[in-house]
Amino acid sequence: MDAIFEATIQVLLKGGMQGLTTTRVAERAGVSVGTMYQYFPNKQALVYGLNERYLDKLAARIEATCEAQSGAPLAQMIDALIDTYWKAKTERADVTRALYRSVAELDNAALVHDFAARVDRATEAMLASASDAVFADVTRTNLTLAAVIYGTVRNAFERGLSSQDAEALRAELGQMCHAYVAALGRD
Amino acid sequence: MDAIFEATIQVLLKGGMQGLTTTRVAERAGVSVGTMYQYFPNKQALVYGLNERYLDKLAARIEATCEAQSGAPLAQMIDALIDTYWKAKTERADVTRALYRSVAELDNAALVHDFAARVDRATEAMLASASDAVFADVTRTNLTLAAVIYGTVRNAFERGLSSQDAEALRAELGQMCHAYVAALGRD
DNA sequence: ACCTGAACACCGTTCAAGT
DNA sequence: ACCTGAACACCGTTCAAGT
Repeated sequence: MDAIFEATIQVLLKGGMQGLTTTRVAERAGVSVGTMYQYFPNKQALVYGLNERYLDKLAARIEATCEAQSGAPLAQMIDALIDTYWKAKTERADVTRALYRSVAELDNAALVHDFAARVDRATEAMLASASDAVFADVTRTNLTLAAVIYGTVRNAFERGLSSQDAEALRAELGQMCHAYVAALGRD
Repeated sequence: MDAIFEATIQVLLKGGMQGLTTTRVAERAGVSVGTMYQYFPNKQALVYGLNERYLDKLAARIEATCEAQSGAPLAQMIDALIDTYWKAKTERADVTRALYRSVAELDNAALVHDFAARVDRATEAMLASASDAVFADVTRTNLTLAAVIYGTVRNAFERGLSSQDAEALRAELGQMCHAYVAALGRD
């Protein structure tokens, strides 16, 4: 089953969604199509499972960051969160891109919802533990930071920025988040 | 040709990418498959053209907002930009969703690049004309605001937030952008 | 000239036959 | 019990035949 997932990524990287055929994945994984259909009832389930596995790993990384930052100063937490998400998405940019494309074809509402709920829980707990801040509405602030950070990273990714532009944007994103939480206290 | 695009949207809304077949689009548009292949050399070109048309309209709306806001105060510009983009994406949420999914299958780098270049030009000119602000690096600030706003709207969209949560996030996004540009002046 | 839609190639999925 | 891969249905694309 892990061999099938690995084969799927390889085939995706080679030919994109267009070139992702069950025959090719089975061949690459070293099993027959029939066997593959015992693990996954159809091609969609295969792609769904692959994205599920990816999001699970990503959520685990974010949770680890949140635990490591528990009780830290707010600004440091934000930088750590941006750093973790940014790194996870860019360290294998080709895989990230292939998965973004593959998941779009699916009815992915449940996938996105579960991932968001899990990750939001972790980041909200982290924010609530900040040593130097209290929030009037931590849920709202958490949702805002999450949507802005994840959304911006994705947008940066889609634009295909040069690494200097990407670095600059990443720094500005940090500045913006810091300015936002600083302004919250003054309302 | 416009009839074919309209038919494509209808078919997409009904059955998603899964249900988008050339036969169905042709049938719905009232032409034969053969005729459709005279307008579009293949299915990809059809989906590409549809997204191109959509992004063209969206860019035109953003340009119109930028021109209308020329010389206005900075905070008002930002609110107008968020408003235009947010409205454009949410007024036909089902169409937006269908197009997000359809474009993901394509090699869309050129599409995204052209759209970004055109829209960034308009917003940068707007920002440079602000009556109450001067920027040390207007290009960098513009890229940051663009990536954050478009990225956040998309993320909000994918999360399928309730309309109250979406409204709250939209307000916070405005606050965050305001705090960011205010902090720029103090560096 | 232009349109049509049957025909072809290819891919997702199944299931009879093999071990 | 489990695996295999030929066979079937369906979809993208073409092009001979029709107007």
